[in-house]
Formats: sequence, C-alpha cells, structure tokens
Amino acid sequence: MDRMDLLDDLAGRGLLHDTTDRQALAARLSSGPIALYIGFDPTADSLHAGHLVGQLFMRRFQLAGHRPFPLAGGATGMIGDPGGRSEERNLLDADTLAHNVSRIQAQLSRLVDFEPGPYQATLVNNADWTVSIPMLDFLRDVGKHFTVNQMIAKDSVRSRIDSEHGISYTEFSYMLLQAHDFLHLHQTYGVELQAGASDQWGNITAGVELIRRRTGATAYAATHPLMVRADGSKFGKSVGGAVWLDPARTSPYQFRQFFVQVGDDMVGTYVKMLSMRPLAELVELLERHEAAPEQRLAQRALADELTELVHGREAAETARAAAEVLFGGDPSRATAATLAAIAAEVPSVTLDGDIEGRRVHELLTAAGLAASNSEVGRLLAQGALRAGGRVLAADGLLRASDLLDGGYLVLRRGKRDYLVGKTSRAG
RNA sequence: GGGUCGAUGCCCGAGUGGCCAAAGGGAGUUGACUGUAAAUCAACCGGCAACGCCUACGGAGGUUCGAAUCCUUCUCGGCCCA
Repeated sequence: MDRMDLLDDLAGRGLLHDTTDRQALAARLSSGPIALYIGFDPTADSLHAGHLVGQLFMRRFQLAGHRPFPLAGGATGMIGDPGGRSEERNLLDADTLAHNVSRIQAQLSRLVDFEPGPYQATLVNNADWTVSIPMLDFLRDVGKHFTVNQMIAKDSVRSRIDSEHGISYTEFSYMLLQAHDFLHLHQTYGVELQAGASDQWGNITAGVELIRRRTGATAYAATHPLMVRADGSKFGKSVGGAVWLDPARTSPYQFRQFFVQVGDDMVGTYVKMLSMRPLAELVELLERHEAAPEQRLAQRALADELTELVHGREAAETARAAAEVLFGGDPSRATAATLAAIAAEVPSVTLDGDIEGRRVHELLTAAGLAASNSEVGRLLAQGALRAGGRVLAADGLLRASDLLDGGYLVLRRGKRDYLVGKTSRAG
C-alpha cells in the first residue's frame, strides 16, 4: 500500500481512535519509513483474540513500508496496568512471567514479518532495559519530568483513586515505565510512533511528552478502538472463556468458530478492523453479506482469513472441514485429519475390538451423551442417532462399515452432539 | 415455649386409601421448520435383562389385601400466640 494512504485506510476501517497531530503524522509517514511499537503485557502465557487488532495494526504499518517493534512487557507485566480494572492486580512471580514472555514472543513473531530486510520487525522486551536501572536514576531521569498532578488526572488513575480499593504506588508508576519504554526505543532504535488500544492513550502520550522533554524530538501516538461486542462487553470471550491464540488453549477449530458465530450487527465492524484484505473488497463483501445474511459470507471470510493468519493454512483448512461436518455435513467423506480434529473437539472414547453388531447404548451412556439406556432407546425411536451418515435403527446396532477413514467412529446425537470412537487404528 | 399449616419428580405446582411413575406449567431432549438466530408446531421427558419388574411423593416406623394419600415420631420451613 502507498504510504500516503495508510492513515486514510486505517480511518476507513475504523481503526483510528485518536492520534497526536494527524497532519504531522501523515506528513511523517509519507516522508519515509517510520519505526513504531506496540506493547503487550504478559499477564497470561498467551495472547487472545482481543490482541489481534493491535498485532494486525502493526502488520498494516509493516505492509505499508514501516518497521514494527512488537514489545513483550517483561517489566511492565510485573507491575500491571491500572487501567480497565477496579482493583489491584495480583503480581506474577518471576518464573511465571518469564514463561509468559517467551510464549507471547512466539505469538508476536507470527503476525509480523521478521525476515531480514528493510521492513524487518524486531522483537523487544522491556525487561531488558528496565530491570537494572537504579531506582534513583529512574526517579531523576524519568520521574522528574512528570507531575503527580498530571498523573492523577489520567482517567485510568482517576477511576482507581475514586474506587474503594484505591491504587497502589506500584501501579501508579506504571505510566512512567511505559513512558520510559518509548523513550528507550526512540533513543535505541529511532522508534517514533507508539500505537495501542484507546485505553492506552494516557500512557502513550506520557511517552511522547518524555521524549519531547528529554530530546526535543517529536514522537507520535496513535490508538485504535478497543474491540467490543454489540453489548459493549469485552471482545474475545466465548462461552469457554477467552479466545486464545495458543492452539493448546483454544483449538484452531474453536478459534475459527468464534468468528463464524459473530452476530450480523458486529460483523461489518470486525471485518474492517481485522481483515487484511483491501477495504474496497471488504465493502463489496459486506454488501453481498447483507443481501444474503443467512450465508454468513462475511463471518466465514473473516474466520477463514484469521484462522489461517494465526494457525496456518493447513490448520485453517482442517478447522473449516471439521466445522462442516459438525454442523450437519456427512462425516463419511471426511479425511482422517479432519476426523482427528473433530475427535479433539467432542467427547471421545477408545474402542476395543470389533464394532460389528455392538450396541451404541453403552458407548453413549459411558460418554455422558445419554443419561441411561432408556434415553438411548428413546433417541433411537426418534431417529436421533447416527453413525457416520447413517441413521441408526431402533436396535442401535453398529456395523463394521460405520468405521470411517483412519478407524474413527463418528456418532451423532441430534444436531449438535457428537461422540467419536477411536479404534487402535486411529491416531 | 404453645398452636397451626406445610415438605410431591430438574423447578413451580395438582393430587387426601386402589383407576398414580403421579394432572398442569416451566426447563430440558428429539423431530419439522430454520441462517451454526429467534419464534412456532409435534413427540418425548425415573430406571431395568422392558406387554413386566424395580425405585420414587422430607427421614424412620406403623395400620391395611393395598399408602404420595391414614397413624406415631423425627428433621426442616411458613404463619399465629407468648
């Protein structure tokens, strides 16, 4: 993308919440490559869907010819950002933090390009330049440039001071650490722009201020809106909790499903904020979606694109195939890989021996898919049970031919519930 | 402390000796419809080796050919009087 178009493109996607002097920033961006950073605090050992906006924000800059510096907050994570919460954080111990940082670094390195070259991304960790600073130096070199008056004026601090829990001195100093990060990156790598979610505005501008006072240079700030759901609640939570980027916490299938199930009211917003496709294409996609919302074109396109970005092409394709089966498709033509993905999502049992002539009753009750043999009998009578694509007869007897590719038995109860039996042949 | 009413299936709530696995409603399940939405309609909705048997109407004991229903007692709860 042409550098001159970047801010307009971001604005068109609803990704610009606020910037320092927009004209100046636009002029700076068009004059040549800029280095920018976004910080991610390691409060868990994985980022989640809500972090995607920020990561992709950096990717957009990189594709426009700029150099991103994704930052893992090994230092700030020890303190905790006071914003967005009503009470004090629990501090993480050093081991947990180190573990979290290493995992998050791996995730940060997926969505931006680290290949050597002019736009190469650089992964940084603020613990590297923070842990060894003498306290007196910090107070003199950083603290001296801020008045408590302006610090307590920030919304995130204000709301905590007004709350019954108050705010500790530790969290109060978070802003200074983040400001110092910006200064450090500015001096070390020439980073001129810090981006982040809109709730980071105060912390980011603190850094802009510090750079100006210490070096006289102009630095820039840009924030994107926090992603929220239609009801205003936090984005990225599903029934099972947060939607993580780590496939061990949230499988590629579940990750994809989260986006497939986005409501029509929000899908337009999400598509524009998250898809890397050109805005014009997205406008056209959304028009087609609105003409036939039942096809979930926008949701599927977004889900497929993001799953592929985060988990890779192969995992995305398997997740898509698994969803097709789990939402009514015929499992008998599914590949072994798809069946394995399905087995990971639904209850499963190990099958010993031959299934020819075996009753499904015990399999279903043992797996909790039916409460009793009586219930299995009722389900059979209602034609609610299938093995592979075959509706089971009232006797509930299985056939050897019900085993699918790779030795999987796929039992379906009603529309939604599945049980996968794995024979010794299955992986 | 005295009196009185009550305790029923996941929830609410009928039932006051056999016709009671227990009305009705809600929830839930399945099917039809459908957009991986909602609504609507229908069936199901204790268990089992299943035209029968077992378990179950707060707990224990009793009366009776037969008890959710009657008696005794215990536990818990509502209300009234001290």
